[in-house]
Amino acid sequence: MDGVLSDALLSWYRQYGRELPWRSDTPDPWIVLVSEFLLQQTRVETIAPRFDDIIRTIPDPASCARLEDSELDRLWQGLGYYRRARNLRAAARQICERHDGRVPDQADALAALTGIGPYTTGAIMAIAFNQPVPGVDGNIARVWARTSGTRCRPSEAATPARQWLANLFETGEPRQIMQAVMDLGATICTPRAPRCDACPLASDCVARQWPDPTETPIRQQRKPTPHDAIVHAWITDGRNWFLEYRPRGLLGERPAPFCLTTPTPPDTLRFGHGHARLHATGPAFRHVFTHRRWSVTPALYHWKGHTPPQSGSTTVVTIDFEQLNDLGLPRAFSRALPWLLKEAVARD
DNA sequence: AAGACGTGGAC
DNA sequence: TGTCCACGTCT
Repeated sequence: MDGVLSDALLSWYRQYGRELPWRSDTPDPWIVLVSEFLLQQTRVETIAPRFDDIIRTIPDPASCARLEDSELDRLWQGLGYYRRARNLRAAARQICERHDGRVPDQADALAALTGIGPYTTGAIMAIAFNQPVPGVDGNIARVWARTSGTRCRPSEAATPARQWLANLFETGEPRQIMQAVMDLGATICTPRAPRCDACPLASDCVARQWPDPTETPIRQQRKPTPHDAIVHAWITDGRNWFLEYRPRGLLGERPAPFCLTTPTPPDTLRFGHGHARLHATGPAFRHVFTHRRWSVTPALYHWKGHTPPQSGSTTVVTIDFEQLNDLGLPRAFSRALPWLLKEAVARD
């Protein structure tokens, strides 16, 4: 019964499937693993142009395991969900320690690695090892919910979609089927404007008969996001930048400018043995996260003190003046850099 | 176990 | 302009 579905899907995939830098008929499991970490919550178009550079830097688990924080941050710069980068390095280290540096080909061993959950376990098993372990992401859940005509929330689709995918795997090659369903969800069965006319499964699709196939999956209502008016205080003495090591949390576990919870920059910041004087205020910008929004006023401060600033609550990091660009700062911070560096150099 | 966690492009 | 994508994993 699913054989017909599978034939239609695979013949569509042979013609319209995407050619992507991490895809191959004989894939390197490490490359598949890296691609799946990168693609968690992130669009193909964001990752594709960066992928070759990333693999050149971390061609195998051992090279990834060796990366220092700053190298890892540069590798992942601008890609978001920075926790994934730390997860990837942790997984690489576990692969070196537990599996002799080779990506394990067992689902339970994969699932035990940091950053690998049910979806990524299935994706790696199917794509890297051509094994029938079903992992369901948003694309697959949507294709199942619509073809089966089930009105439900995405979370309710996971289990039946997993069974559906498992049945599909029995009719052919898991790698081809997995990639085909993913591509169908990404390019045809899209969240808001599905191209049902071009869909190989249209004749077997229940939602296709509805007035509005996008009624499923049911979109979950988002709560209103908090709005913070803050100042990013960039402090320099002309030779160094003084950043704070941002604790775990939003854009955490990395150096960052001091974030002040005031809408406008104070003239003076006091730290223990000295103070920083406001030199210039930059163009304000807005940065939208998934769950909150910042209105940011960047500000340049000059440090007046014989020793670097000391802060009781956070660790102060001293960065060579020229090294700010090499820190791999997230977009929410790096957006101010063009203004900041122009202003800081003009200061002398 | 509900909420935290980035980004940029589509609409 | 603002909303949505975005279940993926961890805590």
